[in-house]
Amino acid sequence: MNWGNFILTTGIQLKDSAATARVSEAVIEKTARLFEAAGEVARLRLLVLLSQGELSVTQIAAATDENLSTISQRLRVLRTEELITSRRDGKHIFYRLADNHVAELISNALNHVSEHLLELYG
Amino acid sequence: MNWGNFILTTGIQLKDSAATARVSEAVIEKTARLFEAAGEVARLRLLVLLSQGELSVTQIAAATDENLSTISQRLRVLRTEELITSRRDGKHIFYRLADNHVAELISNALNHVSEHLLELYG
DNA sequence: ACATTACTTCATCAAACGTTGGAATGAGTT
DNA sequence: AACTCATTCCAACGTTTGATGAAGTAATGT
Repeated sequence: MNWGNFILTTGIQLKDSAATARVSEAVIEKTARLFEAAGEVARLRLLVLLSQGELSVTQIAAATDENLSTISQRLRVLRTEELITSRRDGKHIFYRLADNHVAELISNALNHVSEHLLELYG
Repeated sequence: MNWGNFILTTGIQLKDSAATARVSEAVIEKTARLFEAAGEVARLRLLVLLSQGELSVTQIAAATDENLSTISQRLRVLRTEELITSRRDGKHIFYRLADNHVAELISNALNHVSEHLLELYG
């Protein structure tokens, strides 16, 4: 695999299923921002909500009983990190998860935590 | 909306092969804290470093050229969210990723971002 | 027992973050 | 064009977070 401009200076390596690949600083930084964006209860709740299907800001506001402005700000953070995308349909802008990778990532994390909690309180 | 009994219907299969699973508020909160803990460059770098194998605090300090106290604080955050575990061996305390789930979660996220960056610049 | 190594915790402070209301913008409708 | 309705931007505020050095703890060495 050609890592182009993203060759690490730190020598940190990641176990890949087949080969061992280098993890570039750029990848780490972007991944950290992705985690950070998903790392707030309100935003993660939003992601979980959107994992069901697309919704407009108004619908989200109705569903969550929160300030429209607040929701918009959260959506902006998630959109900036490319966790969600939007499309306009008439007056409304509909948001949804960016792709299946994102959906799986969230699903995996939730499952991991669920299992962990079940072990403790099951 | 009743978040406590929120039903996730993503079409993504959650662990027990059911197409629909409940995502409790507790799970979302813990998952958010997990993401948050991993959502800082320095801490994620630490996780990536530890994905290679266990290291003592001194070894980490040597590898990263950072304040011992700073590293200890970062490790505490990661330990609190159960992303890493530690064991003492004589004078040294060795840290490593908590389990394979954690390793996979990080690996998946890094791979996802890598692919995304390659699409843009590769 | 005392010193030393290897960490961890504490206290402080600046920087970053999330929420909020109101103003501003954008997109469709009449 | 004027008028909505939907959404985003802005500025202010309070809260949280991370880095730092100093003090504290635990295990080993002399």
